[in-house]
Amino acid sequence: MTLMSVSSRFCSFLLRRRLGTTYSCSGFELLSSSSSIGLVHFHSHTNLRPKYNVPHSTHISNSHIKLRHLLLQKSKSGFEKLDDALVVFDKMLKMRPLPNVIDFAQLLTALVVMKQYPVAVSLFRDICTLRIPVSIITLSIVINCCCHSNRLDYAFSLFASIFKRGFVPNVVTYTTLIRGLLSQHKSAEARLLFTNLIKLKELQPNVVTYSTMINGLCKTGHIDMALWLFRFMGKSDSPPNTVTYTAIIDSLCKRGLADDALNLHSEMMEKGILPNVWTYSPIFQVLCNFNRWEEVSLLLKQMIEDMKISPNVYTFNILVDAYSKSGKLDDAKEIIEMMNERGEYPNIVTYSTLMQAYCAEGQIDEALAVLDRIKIKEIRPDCCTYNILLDAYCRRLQLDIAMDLYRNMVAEGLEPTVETHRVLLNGLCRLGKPMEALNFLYKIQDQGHMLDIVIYHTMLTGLCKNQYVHKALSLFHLMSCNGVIPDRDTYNIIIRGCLRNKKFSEACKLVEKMVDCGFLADAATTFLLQQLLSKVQDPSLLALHQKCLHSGIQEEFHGLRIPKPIHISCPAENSMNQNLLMIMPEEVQLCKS
DNA sequence: ATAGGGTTAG
Repeated sequence: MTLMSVSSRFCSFLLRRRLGTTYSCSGFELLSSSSSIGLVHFHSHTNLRPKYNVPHSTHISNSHIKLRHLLLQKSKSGFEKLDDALVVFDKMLKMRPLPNVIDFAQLLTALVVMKQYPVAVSLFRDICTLRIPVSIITLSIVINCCCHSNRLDYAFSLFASIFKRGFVPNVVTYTTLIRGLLSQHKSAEARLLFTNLIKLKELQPNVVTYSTMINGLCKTGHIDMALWLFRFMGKSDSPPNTVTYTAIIDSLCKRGLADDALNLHSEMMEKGILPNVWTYSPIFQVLCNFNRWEEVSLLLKQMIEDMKISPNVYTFNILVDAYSKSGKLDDAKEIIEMMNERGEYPNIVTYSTLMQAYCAEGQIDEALAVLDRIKIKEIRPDCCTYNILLDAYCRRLQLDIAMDLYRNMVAEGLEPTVETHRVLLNGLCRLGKPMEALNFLYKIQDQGHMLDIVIYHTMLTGLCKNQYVHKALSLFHLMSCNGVIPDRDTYNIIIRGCLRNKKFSEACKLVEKMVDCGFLADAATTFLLQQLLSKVQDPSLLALHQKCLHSGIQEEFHGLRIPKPIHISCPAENSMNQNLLMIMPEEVQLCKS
C-alpha cells in the first residue's frame, strides 16, 4: 500500500467522520481516545508516516502558493461554510510536500474566527495523529479553543503537553489560560497563575494579560482588586490602554456609577488614550438608566462629531432599548432611522427590542407587523424574538395563541430556551393553573431541558400566588436536590409566600435559615411585613420584623438600589512584587507553602 | 500564524 493511498483513504475517513453523525460530538472525544478509530495500528507502521521533513522550498508548487493566499484571507474572515474549511483541510493533507506549520495554524485560526472551536480541536487531533509538526502557536490556538468550549481540563492537559514536546509557553499561552479560568469563574486560580508568573519571574505580563485579568476580576465581582491592579498598571511598564479603561468603565457603569465612569472617560482622553465604540456603549447604558437624556444626546453628538467614532449596532441597540423602556418610542424609531441612514443596519436584537416596546404598550399587532417586515428582509427571528411575543400573549391570557406560536417556533427549528419555558410557566400560573404549570415543569425536566434558578422562582411565585404554598415549600426543598442552590431572591419569594398565606412560623424558620446562609430580607419582604404588622398584632410576626431589621436591609428600599461609592485609590510606591502580592493575600499564603 | 470590552428575555 502506498503512502498516498493510505493517506487519502485516511483523510476521507476523517472527513466523513466529521461530516457524518459522529461529528456533532465535537473534537473532544477524539482528543481523549484516538485508539477508538483504529489509529494505533496506523502509527505502528513507521514507513507510512508522511515525509513532512522534505524541505518545503524546493517543492513549492503553484497549489501551495494558492493555498497560502487562501489561508491568509480566510484566517481573517473565516470560511463561508464549515464544509469549505474541512474540504481545504482534506486537500492540505493530500498535498506533497505537506503544507507547513503556519499553513495549518492559519486554518485553525480561520475556524476560530468562525467560532467552530470543537472542530478546530478535532482537526488538531488529526494533525497530531498524522505526525504533522506543530508549534507553540498551534498549541496556544488549540488551548484557546478548549477554553472557549469550556473544556479547561483539556486546555490544561494541552498546557502540560507543551513541556513534554519541548516547547516553552509564551505570554499569549498564559493570557489564554487566565482568560479561560476567569470565564469559568475560577478567579482564585486565575489570580494564582497571574501572581506566580510574576513571582517566579516566568515572564512579564503585557497589557493584554493585565486587561484580561482586570476584566475578569470585574466580571467575577472583584472590582476592588481590578481597580487596584488598574492603578498599579499606570505605574508599570505596561500602562493601561483603551481596552483596559473600557473594562473598568464598563464595570463602573454596571454598578450604576455614571459619574465615576464619566470621570475615567475624561481621564483617559487627557492622557491621550482614545476611547472607542466599546468605551461609549456602557456609558450610554448607565446615563439612560438614570434618565440623563440630555447627556445622552450630547455624548452621542460628541462621539460622532468630535471623536469621529461611529456608533455600531451594539451602541444603537442600547439606545433603542433605553428609549423604548422609558416610553420614548418616537426616539427609539428615530434611532432606527439613524441606523439605516448610517448603514449600520438594525439586526434581530434591534427588532426584538422594538417588538418588546410595542408589546409593553399593548400594541401586539404592531409587534407582529415588525415580525412580518423582518422576515421579508430575510432577518431570521430567534428564540428571544418569540419569547417576547409568547410573553405578550401570556400576559393577555391568550395561552392558546401562545402555544400555537410555541409550536411554530419549534417547527422553524428553534430550540426553546429556559426563558421560553419560564414564559409559558408564568402564563399557566397567571391563568390560575399552577398544577398544570408544575406538571409542565416536570415534563420539561424529563425531556432533559435545563431548569435554572429563574424557572424555580417563576414556579414558586406562581404556586404561592395561587395558594399552593405547601407545594411551593416542597419544590423549594427539591430544588437544591436538583443542584440549583436557593439564593436571596429564592428565600424572599418563599418567605413572602408564607407570610401572605399566614404561615408565620414557617416564615420564621425560613428567615433564620436565610440569615444563616448569609442573605438578607429584601425591600419587598420588609414592606410586606410592615403592612401585615399594621393589621395583625402577632408576636411571631413582630419577632420576624425585628430579625429582618437587625439583618440590615435599610440600604435598599422600595426597589431602589443605592450603589455604594467606590474610592479609586493609588497603590503606595513600594517594591513591585510587594505591591502586586498585596492585592492577592490568599495567594501569598499559597505561594509560601 | 496565537491572547483582552458591549446589546434584547425575571
